[in-house]
Amino acid sequence: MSGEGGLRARKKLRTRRALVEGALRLFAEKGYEETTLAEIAASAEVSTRTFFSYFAGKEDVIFFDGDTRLHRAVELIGSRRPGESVVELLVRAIEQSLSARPSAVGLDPVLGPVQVRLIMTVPALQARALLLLFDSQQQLARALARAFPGELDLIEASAAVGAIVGASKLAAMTAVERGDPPELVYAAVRRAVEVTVGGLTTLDRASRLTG
Amino acid sequence: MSGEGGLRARKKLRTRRALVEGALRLFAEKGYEETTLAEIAASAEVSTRTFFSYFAGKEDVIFFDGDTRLHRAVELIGSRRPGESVVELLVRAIEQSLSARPSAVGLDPVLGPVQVRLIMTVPALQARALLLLFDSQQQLARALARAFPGELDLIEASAAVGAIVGASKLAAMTAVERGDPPELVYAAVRRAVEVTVGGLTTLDRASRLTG
DNA sequence: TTGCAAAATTTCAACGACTGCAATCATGTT
DNA sequence: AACATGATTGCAGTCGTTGAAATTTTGCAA
Repeated sequence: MSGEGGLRARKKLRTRRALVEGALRLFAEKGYEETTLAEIAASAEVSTRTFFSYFAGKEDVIFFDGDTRLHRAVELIGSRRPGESVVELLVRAIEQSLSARPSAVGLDPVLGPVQVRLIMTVPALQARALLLLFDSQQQLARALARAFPGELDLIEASAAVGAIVGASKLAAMTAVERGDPPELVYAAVRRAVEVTVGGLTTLDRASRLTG
Repeated sequence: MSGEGGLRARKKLRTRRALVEGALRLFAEKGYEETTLAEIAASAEVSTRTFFSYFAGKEDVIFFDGDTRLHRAVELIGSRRPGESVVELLVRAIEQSLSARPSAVGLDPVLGPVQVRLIMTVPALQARALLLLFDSQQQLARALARAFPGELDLIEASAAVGAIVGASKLAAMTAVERGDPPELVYAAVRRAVEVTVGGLTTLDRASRLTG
């Protein structure tokens, strides 16, 4: 057992990274559907069969860093500060998720945007991402209810998490699809959080003042 | 040209229904993954190849009644009543969606619950459903922004739709997974709408009054 | 009624994702 | 140096999906 985990483990890690990087590169070059599993395996110099001992399927290569963000968010919710309110805690969680930039350690930084573009572009990946996000929300709701025992039931916690995440998600996607630069995307999320925290009625008041 | 649309069209409709019903029955009996496309096609007495001239893929049979609900919701948003507020309009849309029971005309009523159970159970179908819902939300947000020209920008409309749908979705799923009967599921959605409309701060106030 | 053009169905071949299994190879240990 | 264990591989096979060509069915007109 030398280094961290022995030669065996280190080799596995290297192969794994090679698979991810090779896949991302190929996807960027030729497109997701057009890239074959055999090509990905070849790019990492393993057999097609071996690919499946690293990932459950083609889609999974993209989500190699899947639950990193989630775990931190759940932990944050779990470590509620004394006297902290539901809103304060949720807002803190959202802010943390937004500021978490580095997706994976030791991965070519050029490949980060590729991953994002693929997830937003390829329907199969989009669907998978939404599923992962949904499961995350369920865990967050449970964590939130646990953080406010006797004050917040599971339904209310679900409503709170679903509202703030749902609003952020749709607002962000709208901004992105519109071609907004990153700053405006963040601004959109902040506005979404504002609306969710203050309630949809604030939109009505705004329209009355304007009209 | 007898009946509605001629013999040709009527036959196509019958085959389509046969495919949907046969598929749902088989899925209920043997499970989704375990059911083969060949079996589905055979149950409707067509060749496997022909299946694909009715549906784009195996998943699509389940979502045969896909955009019915959506279209009505978009129309409802589009026909804003004079003086109606954002909240009133959105709440009306949610209520309409909840009360829309009959999923498909002329389909064996036993198969409705089967469809729901499959969508909630099979990951691939769950993911697909979330994708469809996401696209729906984008359309709803556009419709909402259009209904309040000059008062509501696209980002705010997205935030509003995302919040109310996201809260309803997660609250409903939480209730369902907990085993709540339909009435309690509706109650959960109503509570979610309430929280979203009033704002998440109402949860803080509640906790302060209680604690 | 017959005949023809368009539309629908079928057959066939092929590709890619994925899985089980048995054989082989590498690694870490005694 | 030999062994046990785990990783990798090749192979055969299933299933979803697609393209193309051949065949059948239907709608319509003469």
